[in-house]
Amino acid sequence: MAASTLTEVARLAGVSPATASRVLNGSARKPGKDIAERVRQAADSLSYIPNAQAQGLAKSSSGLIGLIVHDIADPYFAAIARGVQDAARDQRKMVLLATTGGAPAEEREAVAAFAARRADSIVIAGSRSSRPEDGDDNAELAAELDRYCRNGGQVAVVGHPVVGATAMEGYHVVAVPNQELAGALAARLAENWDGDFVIVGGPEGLLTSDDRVRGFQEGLAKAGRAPAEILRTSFNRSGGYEAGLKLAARIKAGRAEDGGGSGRKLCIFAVNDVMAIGASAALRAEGLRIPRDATIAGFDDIETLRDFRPALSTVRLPLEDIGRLATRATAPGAGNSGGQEEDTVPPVSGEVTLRRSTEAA
Amino acid sequence: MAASTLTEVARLAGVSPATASRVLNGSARKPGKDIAERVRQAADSLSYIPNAQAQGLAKSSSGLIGLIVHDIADPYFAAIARGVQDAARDQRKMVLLATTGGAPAEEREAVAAFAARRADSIVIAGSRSSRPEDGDDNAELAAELDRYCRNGGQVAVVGHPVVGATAMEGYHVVAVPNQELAGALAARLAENWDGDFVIVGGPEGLLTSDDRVRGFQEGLAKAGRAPAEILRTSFNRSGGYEAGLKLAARIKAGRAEDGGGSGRKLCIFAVNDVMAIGASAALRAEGLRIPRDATIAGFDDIETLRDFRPALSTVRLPLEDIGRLATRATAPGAGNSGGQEEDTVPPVSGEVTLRRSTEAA
DNA sequence: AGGCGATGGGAATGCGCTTTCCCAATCCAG
DNA sequence: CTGGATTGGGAAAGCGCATTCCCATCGCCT
Repeated sequence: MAASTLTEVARLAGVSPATASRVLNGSARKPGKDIAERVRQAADSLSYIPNAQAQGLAKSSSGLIGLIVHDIADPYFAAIARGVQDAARDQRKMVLLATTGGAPAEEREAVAAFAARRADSIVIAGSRSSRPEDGDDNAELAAELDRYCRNGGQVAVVGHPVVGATAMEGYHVVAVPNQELAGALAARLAENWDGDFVIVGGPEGLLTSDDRVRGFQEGLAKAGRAPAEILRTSFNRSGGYEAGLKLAARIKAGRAEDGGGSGRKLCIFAVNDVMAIGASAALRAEGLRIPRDATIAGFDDIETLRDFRPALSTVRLPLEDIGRLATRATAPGAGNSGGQEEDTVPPVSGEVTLRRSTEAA
Repeated sequence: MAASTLTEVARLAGVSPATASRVLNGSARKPGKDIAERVRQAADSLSYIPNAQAQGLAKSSSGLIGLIVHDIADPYFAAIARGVQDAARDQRKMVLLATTGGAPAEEREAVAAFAARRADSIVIAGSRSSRPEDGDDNAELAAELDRYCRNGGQVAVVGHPVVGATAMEGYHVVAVPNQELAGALAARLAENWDGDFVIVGGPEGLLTSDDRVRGFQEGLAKAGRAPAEILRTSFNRSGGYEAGLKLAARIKAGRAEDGGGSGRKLCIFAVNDVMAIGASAALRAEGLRIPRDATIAGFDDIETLRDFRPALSTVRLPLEDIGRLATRATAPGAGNSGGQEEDTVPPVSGEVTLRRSTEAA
């Protein structure tokens, strides 16, 4: 028993397929009350479900929103995904998910796949890379997006524009003030702290990481502090852990030098919460305590991590809103009312949130 | 410049659309080498992208896998989603995401939407509900799934079969031994603990929660212990927090009675990690310490929560594998080789993992 | 009362692709 | 050298729906 079709419904109702179509789906022309009712009855007596593929083909639009993330199990992306999902529901669309691990080549593939499915819009989350080895892939990604937009697609990128993308119609970016916020965080930390700072960052070329590092350094400079040393590692929990191990060794060594005095503690800034948690775990594993032996701050304010103890100082980012905003930006009728060239959705704002992990005990 | 079509490619290559189709997509018939090459060149000179909608219409299959979760931002579902995503990639399919908050009515809608899109298979994660007020919706959900399966769809449910679903072809369930594992956990906890147990469970009728509660009680019984009291609350962090508040009050009261002696501490079993974390936070907020003033155990072993201190005793569930398994079960050519009526994928296995949070200090 | 514009339903076309079915050319065995 | 079996490409018929025309009907104004 195959799914029933519009034609069958029409036949049962004794009308033409055209009429059936008009009543069952929103059409400009509204058939007469009585006929409409008959069709509707026929429809659910056959438990008719319209074939979205066919509808899409005919209307050339699919009701699909493509979402590209590095890893859906990462709470950062999961939070954004929730926002996207939520906005999608408002638009009565479904979301199509692609995880790419952050590789531009895979992102390109995902975009192509979305394009093939005629997704109405695409939301790209996750840090852009400007590493030289990603150059070619980035170019191809940009080209693919360009093509997608030219064919009427809408794309929203959270954070940075895709490297090499030429601003075009249908291309939106949700700006995240990583740099400013990291600066603000540095400023606040510098207020109650006179020791050294260390930054645990992601690999060079990861734009989000770079921004946060740069902002933090700027903040430090404005507060009259020396620039912090930068430890580069991977942009996830295990990267944080590794860096934490190194720092622990260093702290212990320093402590041995001045005979156990708490002379110059370290304040660690990990460029995201997950890394900060990893670093904390490493310190703890090495017998160090926070904030006694070192203080630490992260970035993002991941919800799941809020119960972590000592509570992590961080910068709250409205992740869910970001996802929502990005999705809305791609909706027809959204934004660009000002007639600007490169339209940018209202920038999101974060908030420095100091908690116990950086208390100068 | 609209996306180019197969016909255009064919014309450019000087062949018929039929031939172009045969070379560009896997067909049984392989056109001659030279022709194939010509078509391929034409295709990427036009940067042709096949229209998946049209393909789907013609082949009546879409390369889509529908995934239904309660909340994608919940790390439990995020982990499963990662597994699904991974398996989907192997099958060269894309995943369509729907979040329902666990309401059967919304799940029904999601299934209908997936059916409309002609998803090849559907994976349903998240606890089933057997609450009386969900009865009707469950029935409709079951009916919808039934229809979907009859039309050739494949569905996999993780945990429990949908209430009221009649076993049918294409319907798979990934059994999760919640009950056994909860029992095992209880047994292990009873070994090093002679105090009282309290269970913090989800609302009655949430099957996963019920199973874990039941299993835990059984384990207790086998160990010769009295059944634990059950606190019902919502199945998430805030539910855990609320319960934690109540328990904190009780602990303090008890402590006051016997004059501060650690006479009879409580061992709390929260039916999932997120609730356990919530409860821990509440206890801590009330000035109680774990495991000093009470011990606590969870369930799931959520990855993001592993760095939590004190480390949470729990039952490790291979969440990602579960997602993968469920997805594979729906792949053509998977399972049911034994010729059994109601085929069930190999049951997953978990592992009791005792950590500091239940150390009888 | 006659004619005009509105109104409402149906026929037909096309969206882009797959897949029979058909036919011409080629091949091998007898 | 011929006949039947193969091979390889093309024509055409859908897949299920939206939509543009087109036509009959009805109501209304003058």
